[in-house]
Amino acid sequence: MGRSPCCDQDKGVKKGPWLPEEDDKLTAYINENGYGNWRSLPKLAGLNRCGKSCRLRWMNYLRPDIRRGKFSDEEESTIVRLHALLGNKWSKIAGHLPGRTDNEIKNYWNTHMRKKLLQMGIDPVTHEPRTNDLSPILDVSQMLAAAINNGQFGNNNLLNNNTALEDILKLQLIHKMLQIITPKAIPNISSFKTNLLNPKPEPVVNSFNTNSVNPKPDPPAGLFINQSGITPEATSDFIPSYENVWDGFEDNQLPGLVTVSQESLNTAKPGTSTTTKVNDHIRTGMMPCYYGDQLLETPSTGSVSVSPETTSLNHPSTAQHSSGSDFLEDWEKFLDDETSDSCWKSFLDLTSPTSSPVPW
DNA sequence: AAAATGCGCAACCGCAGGTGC
DNA sequence: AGCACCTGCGGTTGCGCATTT
Repeated sequence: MGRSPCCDQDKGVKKGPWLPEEDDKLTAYINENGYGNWRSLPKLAGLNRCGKSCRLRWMNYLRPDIRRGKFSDEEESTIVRLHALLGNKWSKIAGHLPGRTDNEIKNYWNTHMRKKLLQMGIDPVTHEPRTNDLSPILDVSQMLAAAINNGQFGNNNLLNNNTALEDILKLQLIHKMLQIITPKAIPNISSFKTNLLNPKPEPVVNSFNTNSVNPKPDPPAGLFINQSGITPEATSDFIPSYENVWDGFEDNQLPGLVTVSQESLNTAKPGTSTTTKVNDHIRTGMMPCYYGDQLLETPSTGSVSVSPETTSLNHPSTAQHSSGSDFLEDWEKFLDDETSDSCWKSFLDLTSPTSSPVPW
């Protein structure tokens, strides 16, 4: 049954990389006679190769209309679009890219574009945001978002409420951790309400333009500040644009967390958090604070240090960490911290189904 | 400087669909 | 209808080079 592989009967045929002389022979033969019967071609061309190998060499390398070199942004976006549409139909995709071979596109996909998509948090197979089946984590994140959007964090006078702010900071830390694990699966706190009013296109297939091979990820979460205090939600008056939110951040840079001095927390008074005041009280690390659509701090200073028991939130003057990579060190310290157990316990208590749905 | 590791790419392999006898 | 053959496709492998340890 079936047929034997074409090369089985061609005993002793050469395999492996082609020599320049072989290329010359094949090219000369095809230029003169064209190609048609690949099986008989090697003998006629004087090559000790199987027909399949000759075809492959011609189609993928020797053809005069082959276009070599780096893929352009336009080609990349075409590939992604077509891949989302057609899947691994490399020859069909190649049909839309003159001069590119299916093999070249396949290789390029597997070595470059897959990685890019993964880094962007997009599943290269489904072209959907990756979830890694972390629905429980998503649930936690969405609970947080829901609580924030429902105004459960207080009525715009959080500076007066150390516990609530502490909770926010803890949860933002956790939120950031989750975002690092699954950057696309975990939505940003600041985007929940703004998305409804100012929808942002998904950075997937359809919006994959020449710049979107490495599009800016969702803007980092932040605290929104208005005249009456800090609010974790952006009201219609204070909707930062997507671009504005992102400005000042390097690609792939991890957003940091708010750093607040204990003194600031103690001295803050309701209704006094003007821009200047806020700057005194809240220093942002890489996490932006907004006054309206204005970014109050550039993401260049600050640290991640949320000690759950002491609430000793570092002042920027003593901050030691500022980069995204340091975040992991801080995370590690946080996890090592002997007080962490109680923090996690309280966090789990907060999020367990049996606990009060809105504990803060 | 040498070994280990990672990466990119050309080439190979097996299978499936199409076609002709 | 069944078989053999050819071609094309997609997955995988292996080599050579570059980078890291």
